[in-house]
Amino acid sequence: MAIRNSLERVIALLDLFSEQRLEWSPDEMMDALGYSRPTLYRYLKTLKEAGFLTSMPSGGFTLGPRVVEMDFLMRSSDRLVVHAQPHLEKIAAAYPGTALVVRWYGHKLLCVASECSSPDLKTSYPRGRPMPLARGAISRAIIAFLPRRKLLPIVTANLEGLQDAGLGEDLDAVLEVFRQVRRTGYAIAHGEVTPGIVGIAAPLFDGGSGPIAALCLSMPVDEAARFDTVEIGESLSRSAAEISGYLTRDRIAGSADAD
Amino acid sequence: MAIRNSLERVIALLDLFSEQRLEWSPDEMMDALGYSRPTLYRYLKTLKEAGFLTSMPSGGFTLGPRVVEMDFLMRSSDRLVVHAQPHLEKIAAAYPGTALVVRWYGHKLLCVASECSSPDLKTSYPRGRPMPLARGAISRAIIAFLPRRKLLPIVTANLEGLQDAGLGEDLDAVLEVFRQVRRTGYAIAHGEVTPGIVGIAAPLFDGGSGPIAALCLSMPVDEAARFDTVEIGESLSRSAAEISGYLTRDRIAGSADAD
DNA sequence: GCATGAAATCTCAAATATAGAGATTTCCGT
DNA sequence: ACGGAAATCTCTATATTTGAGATTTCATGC
Repeated sequence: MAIRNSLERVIALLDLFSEQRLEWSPDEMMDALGYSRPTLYRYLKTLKEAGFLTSMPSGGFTLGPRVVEMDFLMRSSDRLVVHAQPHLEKIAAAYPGTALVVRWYGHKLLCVASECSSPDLKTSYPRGRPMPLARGAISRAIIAFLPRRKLLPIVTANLEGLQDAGLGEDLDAVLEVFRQVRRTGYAIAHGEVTPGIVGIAAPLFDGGSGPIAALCLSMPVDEAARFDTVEIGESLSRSAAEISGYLTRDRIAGSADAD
Repeated sequence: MAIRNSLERVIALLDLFSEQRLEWSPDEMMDALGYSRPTLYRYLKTLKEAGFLTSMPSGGFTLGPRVVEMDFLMRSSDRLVVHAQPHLEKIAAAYPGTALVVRWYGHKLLCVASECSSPDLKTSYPRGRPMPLARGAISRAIIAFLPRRKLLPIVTANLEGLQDAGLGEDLDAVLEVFRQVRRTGYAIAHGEVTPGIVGIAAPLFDGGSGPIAALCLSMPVDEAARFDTVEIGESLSRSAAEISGYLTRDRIAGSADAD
């Protein structure tokens, strides 16, 4: 845990608020983190004033309105989300399942927009749901299109996970799979992330050196059987290319630097 | 601006990321805030590691994945959102417009869930959109049901705004409007927030001393003309009462403190 | 209305972590 | 491999943070 400066200690305080526990009383926090009472209250006061935390009538604390607002801010001005939205709707209307956009954050994959064909599939992939790095069509669609210098380190670092996913026995076999994805333009995975779910994904570019996200359709196997996956894959690729086109144009227009 | 401690300085850094500007280069931040280069980079490094910021390929910074995840966390475990969702869908299916839940954060009203009848109304009130405190049916539905000791200070503090909204000439007239809302159980506003839009709202309770949110239907005037607003208001009140019932039960089950 | 206990805040000195100038290293494109 | 910009490191003076304990505020019951 090493030595932590005051900012890190404040962040550790925010780290407490997790799926396991979203409400903490001051005394519980003191216990969990070992901060003295005045210190803790000082932190809490500032975080509360900034809106990152709110106090509940019961006396406990939870995450506050600032988080919601910041996410709104990101959502409404994320060109990726804005441009992808109509395509998500189109795809979800055409095929039974969930259409989603997943952003690549270096060491994390995160769903940033999604649209469902029917309400019963609704909860599967909402915005904010993290995705596994080493498994599934999404991850493969992104990794496969990275420039060589970035691809190799990532593949070797996650080799075990990739092998477990059944991509191949050794490094060469795995690399061949990625080459294959690069040729077809999209990736397919059968039940790698969620059993019984097929994922098909195409990479999204913004003019930089590698993909920044993936456009994905996720559908139950039995539904998928009724469709031609090649047709779906090509449809996704077309949508992805169109979105990428917008992003690239925006980027060039926005600031003059190439990458 | 007064004297600011280091935590406040870090938060000031996050404050930079607003609707006006979501991408900042380090030099721009130094300019804007007057921090020295090592200090700024120290802050950035920590915030980036925690996921609150990400660096873009262009070298600038934006809000990071942590924000999206935290919002997801709040959304998926907010009992208010979870319990209200089916009612939102029902209401949006029954009447043309947007059904929404707005939480009261003491000095802020924030939409936390919404559902639209048709996609053309889609962008009007998404999660995260702040609402005005002094205007509209939502604000009135909440304020009217506050306990006396909280109601008076809020009304007097916002008296001007309330008068501007046409609620009444003096304090007594305004208070009478609130009394009226309390009797009917819901509030109606014609174009107070957005011209041409009618809002109808009922308060939501969690067993504490005042409302914590409001359930609202927002519809274009011409659409609204085709319906009986009293019927809508009563429908909203019924839904609100049901949701409030769930919340109150949860709260009592969850922790033993009354309020 | 006042007493009671708990929760939050304040005081202040000691100690410690922070800030920043300048040197140094890393990174990236050529 | 080179050059320029971007990011990090070193190190000390200084300002800030910390926490024990006293104090105030608040909420509740009586």
